[in-house]
Amino acid sequence: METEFIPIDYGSFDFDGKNYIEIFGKDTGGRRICVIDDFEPYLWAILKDKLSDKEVKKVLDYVNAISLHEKGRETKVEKSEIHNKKFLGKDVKAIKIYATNYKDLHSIADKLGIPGIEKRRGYDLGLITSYILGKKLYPFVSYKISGEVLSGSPEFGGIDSIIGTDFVIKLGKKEEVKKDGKFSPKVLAYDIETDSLKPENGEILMISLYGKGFRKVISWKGKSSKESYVEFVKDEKELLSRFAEEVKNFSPDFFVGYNSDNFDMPFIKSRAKILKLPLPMGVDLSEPQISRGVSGRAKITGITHIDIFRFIKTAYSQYMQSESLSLNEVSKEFLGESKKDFELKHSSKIKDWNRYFEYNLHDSFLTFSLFEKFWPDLLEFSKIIREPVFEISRNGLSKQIESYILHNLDNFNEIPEKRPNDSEIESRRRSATVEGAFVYEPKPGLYEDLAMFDFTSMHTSIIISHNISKETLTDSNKGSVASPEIKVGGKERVFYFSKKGGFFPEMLREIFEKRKKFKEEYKKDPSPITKARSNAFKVLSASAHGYIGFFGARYYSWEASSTILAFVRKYNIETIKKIEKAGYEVIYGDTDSVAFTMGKSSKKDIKGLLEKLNSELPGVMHMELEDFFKRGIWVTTRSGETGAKKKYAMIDEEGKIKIRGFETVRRDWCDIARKTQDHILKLILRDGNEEEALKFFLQVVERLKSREIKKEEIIIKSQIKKPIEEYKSVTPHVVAAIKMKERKMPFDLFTPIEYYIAESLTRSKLIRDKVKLKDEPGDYDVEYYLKNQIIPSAENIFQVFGINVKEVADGKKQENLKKWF
DNA sequence: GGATACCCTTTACC
DNA sequence: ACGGGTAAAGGGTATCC
Repeated sequence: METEFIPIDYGSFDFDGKNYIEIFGKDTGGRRICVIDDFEPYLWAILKDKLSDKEVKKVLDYVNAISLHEKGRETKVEKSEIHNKKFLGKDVKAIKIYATNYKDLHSIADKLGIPGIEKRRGYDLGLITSYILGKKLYPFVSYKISGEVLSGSPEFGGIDSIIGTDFVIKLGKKEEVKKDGKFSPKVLAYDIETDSLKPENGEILMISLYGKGFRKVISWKGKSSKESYVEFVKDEKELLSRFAEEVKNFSPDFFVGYNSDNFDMPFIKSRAKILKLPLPMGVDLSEPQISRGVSGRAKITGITHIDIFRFIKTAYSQYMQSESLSLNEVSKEFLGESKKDFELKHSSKIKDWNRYFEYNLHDSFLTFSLFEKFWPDLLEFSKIIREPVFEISRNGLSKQIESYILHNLDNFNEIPEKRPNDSEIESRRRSATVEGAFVYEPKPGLYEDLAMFDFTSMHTSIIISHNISKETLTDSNKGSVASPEIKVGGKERVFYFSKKGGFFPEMLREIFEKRKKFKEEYKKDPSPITKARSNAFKVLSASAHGYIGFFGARYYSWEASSTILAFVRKYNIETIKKIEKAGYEVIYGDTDSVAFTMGKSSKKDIKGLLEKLNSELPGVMHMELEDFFKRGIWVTTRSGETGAKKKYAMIDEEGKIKIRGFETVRRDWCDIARKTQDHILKLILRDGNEEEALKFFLQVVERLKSREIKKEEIIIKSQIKKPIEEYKSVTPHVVAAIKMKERKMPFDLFTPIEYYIAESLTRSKLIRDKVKLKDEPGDYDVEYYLKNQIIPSAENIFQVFGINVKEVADGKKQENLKKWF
């Protein structure tokens, strides 16, 4: 049989002691196909320098004779080849050693500790990554494939009769089809509603499913309701088996949940186990697998299970406006749509089941829509990084860039570096921390007519321009770039990086160039796909420095990371000096930016200055004009002695306000303090009118004193970030969390803790003794909100104008007030 | 018993 | 383990006299 085939998901199985890969995908007719391919696992033995031919022969003879009998498997070295390769940029001779079974690569590597062999590499890549690397059968690339259709065949123990795809094909030949194959995935989203957050304490009440032309809620509750999309079953057990059947019948390419790796799928699995119900959801009738780890991963063979929450979290949360990553907030931001209004209660207290069903279905609809929204991004990431979407949707940024590197090493003839082992990770973590960026101490005040410059992709452009990486680090000061001086154990040191070679900076340059190219392409032809492509390269490019300094990275380097940061400090400080030398007053700078007052200069002058500064930068380094600003305000710290860093507000010429670090943007301050400060900043920046701002502030103080502030505006929100018992200090938010637990409220790590400080009869001075939960009745403590919320939010701003709001709010110094009214 | 330095904790910036 | 150093700030706690 011959057909066109697009790989989507990858799995593996063992037969007769050998590994086989099953690739699930589709042909042009939309038929689901499972392609089975064999796999030749291998590793590298890098030979010691300058071995004689005789010595090499001796090593080869030793290697070829290796055979193992382990875990009921027999494995041996199937064949070996000598190659001229590179390792960390140096020329090496290496033996490519093929083994019978991937799982034995480690054991074979253990046997290679002999004198002629310098290093062992390539045995820790992951089975699927290793397969894709070796056979170059990439996800979402179109292939013309031919092979034998297995139908009732005894091959692989009759596997085709178990696998429920339209065809099972044993791969013969494959050939890439050069075209941008259109592929629209079949998607099914799901969501469960339960009586508890823990499967041992509560049942699943309903499960909703949403796909194109398909919507369904399966439930065993509220049977009197009549909704056409609701299917009633007799109990939870039947609910689960109907759910598994419906998913199988729909046969989605992607089965999508929101936080489903850590909630829905483990919950479903646990309940099925408690009810002793098998859940053969995989195309091979296997059960969903949940891998252990800090964050579990739920996998179903042949159906790619995606937890879209995880992808949004890693790839997008840094660019998001919303204050939490809840389905509601994320949907509002990306879809412009909210969850249905419904107050979640224990099932015994539910009256309107119809609304609950509707709510549940809508959550699946939102999850479905979020997948559609991010599908171009998942697709582009997968095509660029060359890893399956299952991985792409869950991996952190460091893992993504590492995967990109691994799949591109062949272009440099490089042997992959190994993953650090536990002791290596431990020692990296113990090693001195890398000194970070420089922050300029601002001079507090209100300033007019400012300009701000910033470096584009500063860390990345430094790596490329100075050729900094693990493999370019050298002892020689000839033909190399010296780092600025770096403090190591109290002494100043300089590191050298060779000017030539270095696959990492070179690879990064390609990413950097492609980022530019695809950004242009997007501007010319804006579409979700061009946007996603441009964004994928942006994310990869921006993650490079974080990767080098990440202790789990294969290409980690303390020296490289320190050098990059030292250059970051150097260039920022130099820029500040140059701008001052040109006659401008620098107000602020953080890492890669500098803000300064324009004085009497024109915009043209400023752009001229920028051009001059750029002409003096090396390589691909570049600065751009962030914007011109009409006004900007910087304040002192609370102690009042120095200018506060990372805290400022500016207004541009269109009246758009940029607020950084102020309480306004901090989620752990109550709304009334945040809104009051926000408005004060607006009045001051827009019109430069601090009198109006003060009037407004006093109005809020009055409203507060006469208890006119609404309850929701005084709620303080905070998160619990570790198990309650581990807290050494008992803060208000910890007390609130304990209260929630006592009341058996749904509560987990990262659930927002919402409380307020109430008037109380206790004589305690501790704030935690006045904590009440959001729904507890009570009056707010006027003094607390005045002294600890409203006044602090305004104090340092008015101080810039010589106004002491503490005294004003207390009603003291009336005579001074007359000056303002 | 009160002042204060210090520690713990959360969140933001880049 | 999945980015991490720099920074602000509140609130509790230890320590001093």
